[in-house]
Amino acid sequence: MRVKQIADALDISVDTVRYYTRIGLLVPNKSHNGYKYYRPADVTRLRFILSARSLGFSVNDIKEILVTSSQTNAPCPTVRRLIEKRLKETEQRYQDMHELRERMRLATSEWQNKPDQPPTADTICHLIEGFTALKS
Amino acid sequence: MRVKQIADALDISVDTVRYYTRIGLLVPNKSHNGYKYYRPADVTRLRFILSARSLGFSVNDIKEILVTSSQTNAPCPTVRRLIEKRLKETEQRYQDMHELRERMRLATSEWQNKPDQPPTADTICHLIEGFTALKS
DNA sequence: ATAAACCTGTGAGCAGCTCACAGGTCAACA
DNA sequence: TGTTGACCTGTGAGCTGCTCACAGGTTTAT
Repeated sequence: MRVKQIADALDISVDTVRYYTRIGLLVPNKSHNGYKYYRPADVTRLRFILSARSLGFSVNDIKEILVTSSQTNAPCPTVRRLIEKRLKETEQRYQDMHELRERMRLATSEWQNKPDQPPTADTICHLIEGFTALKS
Repeated sequence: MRVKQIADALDISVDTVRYYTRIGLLVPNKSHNGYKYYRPADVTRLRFILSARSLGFSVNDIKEILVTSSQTNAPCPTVRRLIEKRLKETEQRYQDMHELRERMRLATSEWQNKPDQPPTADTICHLIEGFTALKS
């Protein structure tokens, strides 16, 4: 299969396939004309990559898992260790996003009662600076 | 003030100040030796930038707000328009993060009862592939 | 033969910083 | 005056995970 075929088969863009290939997650054959040819094993591998991505693993995690899996026997300990780490990060970012969302909501709600004002010598936008001053 | 002084004053890294300077959000004076010197107005400006960042504005948004503020009178309409857009994006990302977190939690919980297994011909990690197969 | 449609790989670009690095500045001391 | 050393500087590159632009190759229809 050439890049477009494998991309269509798994419903992703050719650029994504090329990216994974470029960083070494996929290793297709090269033909005489320079085109890259993907075999069934590469489809399995790509499917695995997509599954792992959807579980929050980074491409470097995936690279590590693939290496482990090809060297030793079971990549599972690595997988368990990595997802624990990524889950913690995700919880943190989720929390951060929550706080950001609250701040943004509060700001827009407060700004509804405030008029537009031109900037002054020490204020660029009284909405933004006023809101921050209020909260800190 | 030189870069380290303004960075320390606002409790951010010199690299961040330099980054904002590089992209044109800050425009310090240049002295004979090539060093950049920041004036009080730059401190106001940087404080504004940090406030806006903490409300979810992108650096490009901020650039737009600063330009508007220096040309016309009130940047407020721009600010109101932009935060609405960013808030929508934030809600979406928050939602995505929520779903990712749920998936990750579910996976780790399910994996507790499953043993490690070596890879097979068409499976790289039965934990990951098994979980995805289950959910799709 | 040739024109158009489609496909290819490579290089660069995006956000928002962060890091590495070679060299400049300046106070303290010999 | 010289010099060591701490600290500071700007610039260029690197990070993640793609996405886009582009010049050129391939294939198909006429």
